[in-house]
Amino acid sequence: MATMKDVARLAGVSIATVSASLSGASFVSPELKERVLAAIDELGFAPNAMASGLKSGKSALIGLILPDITNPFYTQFVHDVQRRAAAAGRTVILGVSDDDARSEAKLIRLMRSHRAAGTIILPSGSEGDCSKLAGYADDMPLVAVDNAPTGIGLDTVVMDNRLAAELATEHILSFGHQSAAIVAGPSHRFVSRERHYGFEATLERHGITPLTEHMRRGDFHVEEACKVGLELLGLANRPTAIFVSNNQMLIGVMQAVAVAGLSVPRDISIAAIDDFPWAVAFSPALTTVRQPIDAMAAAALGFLTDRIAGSTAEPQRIMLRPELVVRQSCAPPR
Amino acid sequence: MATMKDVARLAGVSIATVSASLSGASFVSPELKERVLAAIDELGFAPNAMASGLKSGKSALIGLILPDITNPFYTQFVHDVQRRAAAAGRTVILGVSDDDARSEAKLIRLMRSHRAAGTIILPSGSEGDCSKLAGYADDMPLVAVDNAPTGIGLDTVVMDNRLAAELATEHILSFGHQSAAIVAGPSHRFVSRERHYGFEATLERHGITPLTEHMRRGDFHVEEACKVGLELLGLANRPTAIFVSNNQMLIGVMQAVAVAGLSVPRDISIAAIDDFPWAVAFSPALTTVRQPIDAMAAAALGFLTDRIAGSTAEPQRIMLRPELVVRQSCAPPR
DNA sequence: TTCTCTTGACGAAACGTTTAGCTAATCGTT
DNA sequence: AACGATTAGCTAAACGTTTCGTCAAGAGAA
Repeated sequence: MATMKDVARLAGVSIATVSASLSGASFVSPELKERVLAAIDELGFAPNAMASGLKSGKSALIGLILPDITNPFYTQFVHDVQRRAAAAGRTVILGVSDDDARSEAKLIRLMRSHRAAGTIILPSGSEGDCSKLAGYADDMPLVAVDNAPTGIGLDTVVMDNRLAAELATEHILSFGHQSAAIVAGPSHRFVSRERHYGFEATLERHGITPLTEHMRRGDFHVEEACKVGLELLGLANRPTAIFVSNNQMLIGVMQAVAVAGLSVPRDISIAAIDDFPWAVAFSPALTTVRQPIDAMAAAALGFLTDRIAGSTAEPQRIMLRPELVVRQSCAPPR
Repeated sequence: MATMKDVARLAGVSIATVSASLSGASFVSPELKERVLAAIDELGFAPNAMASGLKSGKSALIGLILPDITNPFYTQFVHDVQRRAAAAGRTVILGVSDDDARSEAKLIRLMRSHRAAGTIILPSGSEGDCSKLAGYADDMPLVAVDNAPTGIGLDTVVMDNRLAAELATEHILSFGHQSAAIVAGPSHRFVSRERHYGFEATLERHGITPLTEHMRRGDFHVEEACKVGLELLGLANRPTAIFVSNNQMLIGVMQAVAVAGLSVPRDISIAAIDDFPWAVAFSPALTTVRQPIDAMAAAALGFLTDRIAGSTAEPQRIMLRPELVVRQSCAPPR
């Protein structure tokens, strides 16, 4: 592949001039610049980012580490981060942790190896796992998003998960339900504990003590939630409403509803955290709590930009507000 | 950040020995190797991929260029490519073209700049656009997937789109529908023309001449398909079945069905190309044609691996078979 | 005229690796 | 004992950029 040397020879200038023409760092006469550009075009020259990164110590790469791209919440986050990064002339490199805290450590090291200018991680682990993250990053800027507890020594961006659960639960109760069931997420995760807390606190505020058989736990994935949903729907004292803690488990619960031959919201009301494109395609369309995904992406990249620019401020935390998207999956109990 | 020099000093060996310990290229005594590893661990050393790539001329980066990550078909493709790439010690770097052929050219150049070992592109353009792609790639291996016409001078991986449309259409007709409507994709795209062709050919084989007002075209996106779906459902001679050409448009059509207050499959049967996780959560669950996404990812990476290894064979094409996933969204007409 | 400044371009060192070529030590043959 | 082979490790030269310091030519001042 053509190098600056080739370009320089063809344009009859020095390598330094080619570099200057491209970077615009120092002045080059219009005449020479034109010759250089013509040579670049003719040779199809593309500057070697490895060489330039090595010499300059700067990198256009942004690492993005998350548990699983196929979850629409993560998908949308990747989309937003990539769009904003590209607009800033940066390129996203992907690491998938598969919900495994140990591979997160490896992936951070991988990003370090590629000399990513900074990395955004969506941790999958417990608080203990998360607090080790900063140590792996060494001097690479690292910001934790979504499942990020406080006090882990990193800039963090989170949604107000308690509020999100409250919004959904209040909405359910506003239809006059005497109580509600929950399909919660794994208890070691910060986000699911927060959502669980928000749910319970809301019931409590309404003077409701939920039945223990209505408090179920999933693993944030489809199959388990479907099983749990079936159990819930098969109960003698079947709940009249269910709060589901994330989108994957909502798939499972909706599948359970279909299998049980029940109708939403006639037989059962449903509200979940995580909005997603398909929610409008259901009949009735599904009521969800929308996470401010793009704002989270923007905040994360903002932190990264500051750190890349050299900020040594104390780690900060941004908490963003969710938004209830009312559709038709909740109604008064029969 | 620590370099090999630091490691070498701490371990009391030369840089070359550190390099050898890591690469395993030449023999290093167990004793020294251990000292080196200990030093690496102590310093948290992560080898500089830019330096190593520059010197060796090899890269662990794989470029992946696609129109839009949020479409579940692409999402799953990213997932599968990334998983297989990671298993092979490679890292995926992302380029999103936003359905714009001009930005595809830029993104290919970007991947060249990063010295990606090879790049997979899912072109969004017309045949004319696609045939220019090979020129942009210069000497970087490039394979085109999905919307890839023949004869563009690149290794290509496609699904048999005609067959996919046939499968769905035959399934619809097997319930005794007299005809069917189609919501087709944009006509400049190879894939949508193929699907359209498969649909029409199947009707023809059954001696059916479709009504022109039942032949609609969307743009592979939600809103337009919803509008088109509403038109179709509002027709005096409303179709009894609709074939939808991709998953995004299926969202739109399902939304239209919900708005129109119709019931699937009682009032209307629906089958679409592209399976997706939510299909099972609908009641009734949606019948779709599944693309062999993981096999496509494997084939694309296979081509890339061969080219990276230096193969100069003629460009090849692999066409994979789709699979009909029968669920409950099709039934006999009323 | 001579000196200093400015301007536009260049030469060369350095970034952190890989790797070819070398050296010194060890070993088995003869 | 002397020889080449083999082995374990080292030295140093790249890779393709960026960037600092240099330089020649011309302008302005003394």
